[in-house]
Amino acid sequence: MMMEKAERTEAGQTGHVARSDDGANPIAPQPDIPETGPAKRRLESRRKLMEAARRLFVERGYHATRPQDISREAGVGHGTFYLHFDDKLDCFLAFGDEAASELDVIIAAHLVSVQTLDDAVLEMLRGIFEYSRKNPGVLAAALTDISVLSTGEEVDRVVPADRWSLGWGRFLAEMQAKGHVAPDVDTTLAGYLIVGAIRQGGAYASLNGLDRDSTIEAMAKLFVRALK
Amino acid sequence: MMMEKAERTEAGQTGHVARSDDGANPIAPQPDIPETGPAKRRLESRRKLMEAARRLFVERGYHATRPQDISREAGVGHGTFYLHFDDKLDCFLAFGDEAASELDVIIAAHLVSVQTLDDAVLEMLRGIFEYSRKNPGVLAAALTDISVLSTGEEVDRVVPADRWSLGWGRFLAEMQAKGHVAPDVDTTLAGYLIVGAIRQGGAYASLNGLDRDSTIEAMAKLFVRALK
DNA sequence: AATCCATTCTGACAATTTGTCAACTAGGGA
DNA sequence: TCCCTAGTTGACAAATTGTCAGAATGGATT
Repeated sequence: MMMEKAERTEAGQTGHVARSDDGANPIAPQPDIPETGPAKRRLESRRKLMEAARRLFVERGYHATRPQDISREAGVGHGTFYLHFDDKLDCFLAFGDEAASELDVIIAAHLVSVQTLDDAVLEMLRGIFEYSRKNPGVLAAALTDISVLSTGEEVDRVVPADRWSLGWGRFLAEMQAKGHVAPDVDTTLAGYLIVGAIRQGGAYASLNGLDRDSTIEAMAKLFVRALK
Repeated sequence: MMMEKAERTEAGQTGHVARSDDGANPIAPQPDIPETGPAKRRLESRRKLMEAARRLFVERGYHATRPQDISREAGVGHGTFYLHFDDKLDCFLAFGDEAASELDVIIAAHLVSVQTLDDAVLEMLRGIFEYSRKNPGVLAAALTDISVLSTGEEVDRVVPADRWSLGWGRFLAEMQAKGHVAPDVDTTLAGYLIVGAIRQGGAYASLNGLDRDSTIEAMAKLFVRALK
């Protein structure tokens, strides 16, 4: 058992949020996006699978989506699915990684030129809700707790929820260093708490049709108070 | 489709936390715990299944546990499982309900004669962590997000996470009425945020072997600050 | 105590889903 | 043109799920 899990394959290639060629680094020769040869075919199959998987996971949920459905929706053979993913869980995690990367971009954009803790928290929440509006269901799906899906072993794998939690933790630590967060706050723990709160609160808000802006404000107020 | 879902069967009968005959109501003739007849057999099968399911869900997780495993572990026929539960999800939810009831009892005990918000939050967290220590893995499993497990339809069913969130919300509303919680706090939303935070934070704490007491204190401090 | 009968249990079975693999295809390079 | 490697394919074996006709249990009736 515990059979190595092989290569977690060539880092994402998100497609959607692709670096928009902002001229910053004119040297880099598109590191690993082959435009030709068999590798190109492979990448195209993967992209088709990822898009189909995303559509189905969001639309039907993890369980009601079968690998064969994904293959059919992607227009590739059933066996191809297993050439790109170990199994359904691996595919789901890849989907989560993709969403995480997309959200990271949105949030980074929101954080540009923000100074106070109040603004920062507000902007991060706005970023999250904005992404959620543009990509209904994606965040909820991506934040799925891996332990539920796991077929036993593989305790490893950093899931989006952890990634985001640690991100919030680092951010709070910075804010703490600048004196914007009370010194007695355990910033790492707080990062986890906040992500948990956002997940649960976001689900509640969207299920009950709460007003987006007032929810954001209410959440921000609570977070900021807790941290100051 | 949407086939009625039949009777959500005879309310739990938790076994573990059974009402301890506190003499309060000497009349009630043990409402529905038949000590004889075929109904008794049925109840015993159900109890065996519930215990086996709990053991396996906690030990192996939802996915690695198959209905046939539960039946075997319970020592009943494979078909019996389907006489007591619609399917695996239904069984899992019954397990969650059971855990929820047990935790409710523990928390109620912790809240006896508590007056201030600080103490109340602290005691609730202590209750949760105490239960978690006595029943490793049960809470994490019970708090599992249903949307992941769902096979499509059935949006309804109140899951433990919602139940607890609403409970916290009611509790906070009471505290707010007494002036212990700031009047501008949306207590319902706060209830959800807190449960989400506890879930994520608890998982983080147990995974990283954080000290129980200091985690409780750190969490309580953040919650109280947010609410006041 | 023999019989009846409603309730519950059982496990073989059909239907569905998952993951594998030998054969096949595409297309760059000699 | 032919070769050769990387990639694809779908039929197939294995595993799992949910059903149902028949069997068993035990209290009630005669």
